[in-house]
Amino acid sequence: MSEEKSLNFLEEIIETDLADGKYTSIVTRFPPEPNGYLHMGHATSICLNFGLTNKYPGYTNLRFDDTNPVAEDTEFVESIKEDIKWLGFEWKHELYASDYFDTMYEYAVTLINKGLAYVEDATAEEIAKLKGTPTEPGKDSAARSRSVAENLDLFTRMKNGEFADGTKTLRAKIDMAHTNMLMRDPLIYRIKHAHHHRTGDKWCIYPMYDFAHGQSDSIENITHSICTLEFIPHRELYDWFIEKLEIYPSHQYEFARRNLSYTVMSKRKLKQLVEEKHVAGWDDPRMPTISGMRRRGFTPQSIRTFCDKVGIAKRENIIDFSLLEFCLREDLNNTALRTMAVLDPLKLIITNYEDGKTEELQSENGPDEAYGTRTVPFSKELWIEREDFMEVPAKKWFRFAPGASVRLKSAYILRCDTFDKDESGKVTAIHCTYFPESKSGSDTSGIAVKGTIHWVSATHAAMAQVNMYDRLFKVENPGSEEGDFKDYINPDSLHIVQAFIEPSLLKATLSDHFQFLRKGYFCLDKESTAEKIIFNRTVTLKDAWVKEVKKG
RNA sequence: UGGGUUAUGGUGUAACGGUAGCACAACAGAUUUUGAUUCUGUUUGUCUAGGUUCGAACCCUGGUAACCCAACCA
Repeated sequence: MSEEKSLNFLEEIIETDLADGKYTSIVTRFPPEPNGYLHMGHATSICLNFGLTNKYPGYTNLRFDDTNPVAEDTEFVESIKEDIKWLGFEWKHELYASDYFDTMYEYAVTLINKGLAYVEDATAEEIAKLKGTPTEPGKDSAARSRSVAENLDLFTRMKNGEFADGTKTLRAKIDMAHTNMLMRDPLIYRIKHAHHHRTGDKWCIYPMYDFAHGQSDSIENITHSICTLEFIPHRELYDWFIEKLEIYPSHQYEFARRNLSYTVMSKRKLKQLVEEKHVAGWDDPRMPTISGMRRRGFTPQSIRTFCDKVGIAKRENIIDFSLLEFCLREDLNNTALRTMAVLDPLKLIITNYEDGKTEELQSENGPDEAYGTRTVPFSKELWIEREDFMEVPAKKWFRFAPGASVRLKSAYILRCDTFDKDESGKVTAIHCTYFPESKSGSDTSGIAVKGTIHWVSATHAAMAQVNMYDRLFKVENPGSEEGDFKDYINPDSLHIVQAFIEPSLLKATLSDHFQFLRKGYFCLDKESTAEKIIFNRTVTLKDAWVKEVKKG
């Protein structure tokens, strides 16, 4: 435990700031726009911002960046808060950019008074035309030379609702020939006669991102405002406003967003998947949304561990989905309750077992003794997994085959004697002999077997629907492939089966995580009812036999 | 053809002028009443060409590649 984990570049900056006495504590913020559901990308940002203030003195605010009323809604505010709490983080203050609309308006007036902002009456197209291109400088607009008094009057009238949407804007007066396109007199206020989910109809002008985000940071005394790489060009503007307004100097730092293989992470693409019904909704268990992953059975701990292992840096990346799965299995292996369920049933009949007899066997609930045991009923007719029998055994096969002996987990060793087939050649049942003295826990039979398989008693089993989920896309990076990313959707991402489950699973609750022995980790779906039980497969177990088969 | 950012095994991330390390993945073996877990071992890397230096992934110069920037979105 003595080894020290090296710091990421943000931790280094913070440690330097703290050591230099620039700050005695830090303040970060997680600033979602309430216009959609949170996904794995947000989880990275959440773990980063909250993680930093868990590690160093200070706190993190939750701030909703609600400056565009037409996209935003209270529904999203609630789901975002739920997701953050589920991940296990606590914010210091719940804040909204819209709380600062009055202050931002005053800031705008200040800029006008300093001759650093003007009211524009050109249309969006005209503004774009004068803006130039990355290789050609822009040109000054006629409105640029308006007097302070005229700007003040027009801006007041904008606020008072005298103008229609799109007819006037407020722009910062910087430099139309600047190499940074964002510095070419950026728009800072626009007219939108729209209802805001918090301020209602009080305002008909709303600040743009660049005139809201940094200002909010400053008002909250955010010391380290962390965002993704695409905001690098905004930093110059961010600093310019703070300098001209002479307000608290928050600083912006950027890191590379985390991309996961075999999925998409942009809100736009996720929205398409939902709206075009490629998935059942935002919380479909195949979605990389926090709500989808929660429904799938991911644990908060597995996501936090993953974010921690991946680290933080400034270069483009696509992280192997298998790392996330590793973190998931690692957590679930330590916590999931062991149970048995047969997903693709084949009847097994014990020839020498008494008709109508039931034995109550004990089986371990968890990875160690602390979890205790539970009772599992055993009888003459059982269900086993169809794939655990081979008519003609393969090399290195150690499950059932004619003449082969196998242990049934927590029960007896059985020898397969014969099997039945229907006209189509499908095996319909296997007949076995059991060895009474091989009973689990008191085995005196002296028989050694290589294989142990799971099973459920046919007379005691319950039925359940099991949703077997697989990756949503067939390729590592659907976003960068030729053509539409939706062309690469995995057609087999959901496979629904009717399974036989052991009786104890009838008591499952939404917060439980189970390992179905040898089959994977599963959890109850939120739509499960007593009449119709539904489980979701969270992730499979690693399977060395599959590799063996692939080798031929 | 402007400006900005980034280049370390298959993937992600360390090494702060001094032994290229860690994790995932892959491969091989041991243990196993889950072909799981656990344990052991193996393979694979500094974008490129020069330069400075006793010594360069790191500093300098020139290339190359990828990503971002011309929304009244954030």
